[in-house]
This record gives sequence, C-alpha cells and structure tokens, in this order.
Amino acid sequence: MRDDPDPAPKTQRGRASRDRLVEVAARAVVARGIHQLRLDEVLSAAGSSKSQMYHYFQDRDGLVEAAVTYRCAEVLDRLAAVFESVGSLGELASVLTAFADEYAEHLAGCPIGTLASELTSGPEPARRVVVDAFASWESFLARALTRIRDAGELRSDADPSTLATGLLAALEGGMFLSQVRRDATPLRVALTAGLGYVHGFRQELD
Amino acid sequence: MRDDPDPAPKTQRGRASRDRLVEVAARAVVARGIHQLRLDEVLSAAGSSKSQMYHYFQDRDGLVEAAVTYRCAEVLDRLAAVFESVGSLGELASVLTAFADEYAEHLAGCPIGTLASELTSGPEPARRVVVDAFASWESFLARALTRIRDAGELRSDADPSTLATGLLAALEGGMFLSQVRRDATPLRVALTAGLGYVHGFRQELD
DNA sequence: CTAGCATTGGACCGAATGGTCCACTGCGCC
DNA sequence: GGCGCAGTGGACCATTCGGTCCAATGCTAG
Repeated sequence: MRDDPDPAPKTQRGRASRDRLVEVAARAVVARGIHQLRLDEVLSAAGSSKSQMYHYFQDRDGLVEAAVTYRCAEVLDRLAAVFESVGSLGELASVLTAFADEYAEHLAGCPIGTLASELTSGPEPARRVVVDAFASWESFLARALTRIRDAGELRSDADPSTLATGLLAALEGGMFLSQVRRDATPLRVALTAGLGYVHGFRQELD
Repeated sequence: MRDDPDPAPKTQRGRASRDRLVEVAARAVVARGIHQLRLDEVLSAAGSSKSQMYHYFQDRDGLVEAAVTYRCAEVLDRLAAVFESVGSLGELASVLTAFADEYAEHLAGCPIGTLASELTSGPEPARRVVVDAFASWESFLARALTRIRDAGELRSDADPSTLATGLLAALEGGMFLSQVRRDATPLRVALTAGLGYVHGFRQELD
C-alpha cells in the first residue's frame, strides 16, 4: 500500500502556494505535454521555488499527478454539464455536432486522450487518474443513452454502456485522426458513423 | 527547400552499417517510444558508435525519421497484404475480426498511431511520414471498399473514401481505448460499430 | 517575547545525454 | 606502396534538469 506521502499544506498560505503550483503545472502540461514539463519553468511561472515543490510533492511525478488530476477534473466538469442536458437522440446529435465544431477550432487532440497516451508507459498513479477520467466520460454518455432509451427512443435491448463505448471510440478515433491530419473531416465522419451506430438501435415506430 | 543533407553510404560496408543502425533504432522506437530513444543505447546495441551515426545523419531527429520511415514501411507492408485480399463484406468482417484478435494479445496501441501521437509536436519531416502512412492505410481500406462496392454489395452512392475514414477512426479509437483500459472490449465494440456503419450502405437485394 | 513548525529562497550537485573532434583503419586506385 | 576518402572508435564537452540542502523567514500559541 504505497500511500500518498505528499503532505497537505497546513496553513492558508501553504494551501495557496500549492494550489498555484498545481494550476500552473496543469497549464504547462496542456500547453507542452507531460514529458515536456520542466520544473524550473513551472516554478518560475508560479513564482515558486524548488523547496516549495519538494515540500508538497515527493518528486516530479507527484506534481504531474496533481496537475493531471486537476486538468481531468476541469475537463470532466465541462463534459458532465454538456451531456447531462441530453435526453433525446436529437439532443445527442446536436451536442456532438457542437462538440465537433468546437474541436475543429484547435484540432489539438482530446484533452484527456492526449494525457492518456503520454502516460501509457508513465507512472501508474497518474495513469489511473486518466483511466478513471475516461470511465467517467463514458458513464456520462451511458447515462444520457439510458435516458434516451427510457424515453422510448431506443429499443429496450440496446445496452447503453456498450453504445457509450462505441460512441466514445468513434469520438477518440475521430479526434485523433483529425489532429494528425489537421483537418476536422475525420471527426465529423466518425461522429456520423457513431451516431449511425446508435440509431441502429432506434425504437421503430409503428 | 531544406533538402535532406544526410549523406548516403558510398560503400557496401557503409550501407550495411547504416541499415543496421536504422533497424536497431526502429526496434528501440517500437519498444520504448520515440522520446525514450537513447542514442548511446541504440549505438551500443547496433555495435556502432557516435561517429557513425553523425556520419550518416544530421542529428538525432534524422535517425528518428529514418527509423520511423522503416517501421511504417514494415507495418504498411503487412496491412497492404491483409486488406488486398478483401473483396466482400464477409471478408472485410473476418479480416477485421482477426485484426482485433491479434491486437488483443498485446494491447500495445496502434503501431502507427503511437508514433503519430509522439510526433504531433515533433520534427515536421518525421511527422509527415506518419501522416502519409495513415493515408496509405486508409487507401487500402478505400480500395477494398471500392471492390466491395463494385461487386455489388454496397450501394453506388457509398463513398469508399468516407467509409474508409469512418472505419479507420473506429479502429483507432477502439485500439486506443483498449490500450488505455487494458481490455480488448472497446476495440471489438468499435469494430462492430464501424462495420455497422459500412453495412448501412449495403445494397438491398430485392 | 520566543519557541517551534510551516514555508520559502536559491545555491549547489551529479547523472544523463546529445553532440563535437580527432586520430586511426580499411581499401581501391594509380 | 602510398594517396585519399569512406568508415570507425571513443574520449571529451556542454548543457539541461531533477533533486538535495541549509539557512532564512513568517506565524502562532503560550
């Protein structure tokens, strides 16, 4: 049981310092990626110093983990809000289309996926954080699909979890290919395919 | 026009040395990833030395590019052979299922996708190599789909290129999620979804 | 006021690693 | 048989960067 020996701040001042450090590190991770995160850089940007960092974190990996956690929470908040509003197939389609439109403006890769691929051979604790983040995202989709099914738009034999997995795979694959190709088309096509997959389980009216 | 100033070997001996270097580097890239490739390590594994490397390559990036090119060619050879044999929807499904079965044994990420994501912010020449590799892969799929369409299994309004993009996105997303989750399920689900997408364009018999 | 702990600054260290350099070797050619 | 270039060995250099350390500085309770 390797418990987290990272000591929590014990004063307001300490809390503020630590928070600022994590936030700056998270921005750096987003901007340049995990393995390009430089301690000196983060510390100077945060107006902090080595001793502060090693006071609150075991080592670099500890800071990275905190930054990844922070960033994932940020992204998940947003995703939760977006998908919680979905209660019909039409809403699902429009939300996903809006998602693609927004993505088309930067084509920077999935905010969670990028972290995940940088952590595949990385420190296990941080890796687990992104694995959980994906699970959360998938659950948002699954819950939306459950609502859609319960509203009678999907057949009762449609499994929301499986549909969510398929939809998420389409999104990830689409975002990834769009990033590589620097062109939003793959994401849009993948989205169409993914929605088509879900529509295959639509409840036929008769 | 930054031409490639990397000098070609001028003797058999030189050619052999350079080839060996590239091959060893390619293996190292596959095993540990691009940014974990260590010159000293590759050189000793290849029984080579710094002077040889810098004799044939401008710098580390030059070797990486050669290794990536080598590796992509290797993978594409295999993919070409596999998909060239596809001439019907049934064959497409069985080839993709076999693909998933094989992937399930390592879950190590798409051999090209992994390189691509490591190169998104990397040196442009190497990046272009993987972009082209993806384009080739997609064209293998598109050609198979064209044959399937021409054989009358897909409607004439089905666009093989678009279908190929959708299918590739499903594959990439599926492989990626399976790698992250360390579980083959997402790839299998994504494959089902992707094939369903293609089947949506099936020519109806009547 | 002062002991004591949290917090902080920043000099310093050492390993890792890409890149440079020069001397040496092999070999084909005249 | 020695000139000259391709090829080679490997010591050496410079830098980057994570991590260590200790002295200095708030702060707060008694």
